[in-house]
Amino acid sequence: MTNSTKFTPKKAFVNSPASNGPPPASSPNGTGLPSTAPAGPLANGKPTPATLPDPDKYATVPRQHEAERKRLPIYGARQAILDAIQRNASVVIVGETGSGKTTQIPQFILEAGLAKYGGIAVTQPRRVAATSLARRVAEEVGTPLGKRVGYTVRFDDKSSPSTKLKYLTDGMLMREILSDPLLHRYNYILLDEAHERTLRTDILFGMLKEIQQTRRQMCKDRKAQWYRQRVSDEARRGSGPPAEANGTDLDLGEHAVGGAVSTDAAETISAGNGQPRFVHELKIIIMSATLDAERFAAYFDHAKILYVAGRQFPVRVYNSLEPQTDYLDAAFVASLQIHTEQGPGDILIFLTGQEEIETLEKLLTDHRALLPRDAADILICPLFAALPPAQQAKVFNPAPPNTRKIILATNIAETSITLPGIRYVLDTGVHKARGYNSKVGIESLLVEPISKSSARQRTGRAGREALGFCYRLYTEDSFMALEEDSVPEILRCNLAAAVLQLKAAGVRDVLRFDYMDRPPKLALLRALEQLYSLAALDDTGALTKLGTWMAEFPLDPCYAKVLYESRALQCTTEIIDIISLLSVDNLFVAPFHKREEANEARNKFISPDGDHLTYLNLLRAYQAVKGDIRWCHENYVNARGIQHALEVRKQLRQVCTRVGMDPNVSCGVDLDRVLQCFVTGFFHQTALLQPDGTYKSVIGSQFVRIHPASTLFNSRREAILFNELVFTTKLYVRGVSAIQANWIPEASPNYLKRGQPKSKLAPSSSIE
DNA sequence: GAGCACTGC
Repeated sequence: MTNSTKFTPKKAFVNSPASNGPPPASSPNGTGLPSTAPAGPLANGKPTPATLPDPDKYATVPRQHEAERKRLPIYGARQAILDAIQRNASVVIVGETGSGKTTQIPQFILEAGLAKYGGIAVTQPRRVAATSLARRVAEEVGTPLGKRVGYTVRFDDKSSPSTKLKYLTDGMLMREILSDPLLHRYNYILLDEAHERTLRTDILFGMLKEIQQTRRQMCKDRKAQWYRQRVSDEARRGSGPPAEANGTDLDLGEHAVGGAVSTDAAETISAGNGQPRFVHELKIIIMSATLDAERFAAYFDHAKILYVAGRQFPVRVYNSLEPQTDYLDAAFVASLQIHTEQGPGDILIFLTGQEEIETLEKLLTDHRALLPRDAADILICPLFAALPPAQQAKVFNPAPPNTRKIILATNIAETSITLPGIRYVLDTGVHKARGYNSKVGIESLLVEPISKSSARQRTGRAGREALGFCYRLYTEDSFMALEEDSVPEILRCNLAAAVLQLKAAGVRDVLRFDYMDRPPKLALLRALEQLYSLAALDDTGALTKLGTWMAEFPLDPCYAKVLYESRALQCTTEIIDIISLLSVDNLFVAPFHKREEANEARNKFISPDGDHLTYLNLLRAYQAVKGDIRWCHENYVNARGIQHALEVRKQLRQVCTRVGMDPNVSCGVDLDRVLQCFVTGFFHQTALLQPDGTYKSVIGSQFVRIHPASTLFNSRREAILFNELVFTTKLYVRGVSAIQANWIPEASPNYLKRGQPKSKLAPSSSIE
């Protein structure tokens, strides 16, 4: 791919024109973005000197970090933000990293006493963000974590009845909607990182918009009801209509009922239990890091938009002068050029995956010896999700003296992990992206160009601590040709799980649901069809009892169906164990230089019947040594992964017990039943061996290959089932087990005989 | 012969 002559650094870069060069002074983010954001910490509507209820009277110890808080760019905009929030049902706040919007805005609301009728929820796409933000804010507020400020993420709940401000994952808020459909416990919901457009934030957009409308209507109805009651009371007493609401005007405005009702809340006439209950409007605050706020604002009924300056240093952007035919080679040359010619500061290189990272790691390691004797040394740090945690942690260690760190990372460094000390970013302009073709039901994982907003996000990674430099390994024309934003996840994934969630939350017509970006009709129909074939929906499209049962579990519908059938097949213990392990991406670790040993270790657990029973063997072996970490190390088992699987297992067992299903029913050594059980959820993901030794999928008649990481790679069995069908370099099936061909029609007679589901599929056993 | 990143009562 390269040779040592290319070590001579070529001048690949030039300071590009103003649009990409050093940003104008008015650009608050330093990334050279168009300066649509007005100058100053915040500008949009002047601050109004409204009198506010007394500040945080609940603090139990003196507030911490007060001086720090006041230095945050957002602090000066406090009053204007509060003003906008009070006057608008929905507000969009655009603020770059470092503006403090996520930690401060909820505190402003708390301190101002605005969350009168319920709590404040702040959603995050990632667990670590939710927990660390809550920890930080609890410290600033000066109360123990889990009291006034807390968090809720899967497996970990640090909240209590006294929690007023709660950070939670977006998935967790979705689950809360299932038990509290109008989210009455919240007065304010802040959706953070909205620009990431994860599947869950997008679904939440629609759900929250509906909840907001419903609550607003309820509020109006309650007020009207209250007024009518007053009128009839007064009439009975023989006096005129209530003085504060003469004529037909039913809007009670600021007139309080018992001193507690304002424009955005109304007391219920009767709350059944005699306790006064308040219906209050839901305030929605969308927080985004990109300047594309108009779309969010338009979606949320012309929400007010506020811009907040970030605390980001300027970053000089350089584009490649000519297109690079080999971005990996270009990254190699450019990184050495920076190392030999530029001042101190670590280099972050964005690549697409493990293989590229390991290739470049080897190239750089080989050339390290050729560095001039007087030059600084380099330390190469790979960073990707599948990397064992101990090695991942190395990127946070400061480099030894006179050494420059070169971090080779995937997308993980774009949003999930923030690295200190980066002054130089090398952007290849590509990433690996998941896709889904709903026509043929095939997932894909392919290298694609990134979007402009992604490129800006990568650029920003160079300016967190000082003036930075970003080298884009593509021309300025190529940059201009990139899509403005990445395709939202909802447009490129299987929607079965999301549709099941929507149905469970009471959305009857998922085709007409108010999506910010509406998925193609075909994708929604395919999801409905899949749920119907699993008997989660009846032939009117309504949720069946089984469907309701399935939605209780934090599982994809196929797995929930398998779990359900395990009762009839008496193998619930085994199914829970296997499903838990399947939720771990990299159960076996394979360090770069120890592939052979790792494979050998895995062979100890292999079941001839495939991956599912191999996983079961692994768990049994792990339990036999009582979860010894050393054992994990010796056997190349991802200890953290298996720990996670055990938490999933515990949770699944709890939910099972809650819904009246015994998790301890085991099939003993009759493991055929386990695989039969899997077929009940995966009959549409099966393939039959062909005379020429290839496999052809039962649905769609696609030629598929068994993935090399599967234990059944290179083996020939009559029929197989698979959990995933992914196109990468070839069309691969992953998570594969051998089955008997006659199990397939048995598992779903109606579906497969007719090719398309036409009649209602009854669950194979009943639910009480 | 190969694995972007997240998440869930």
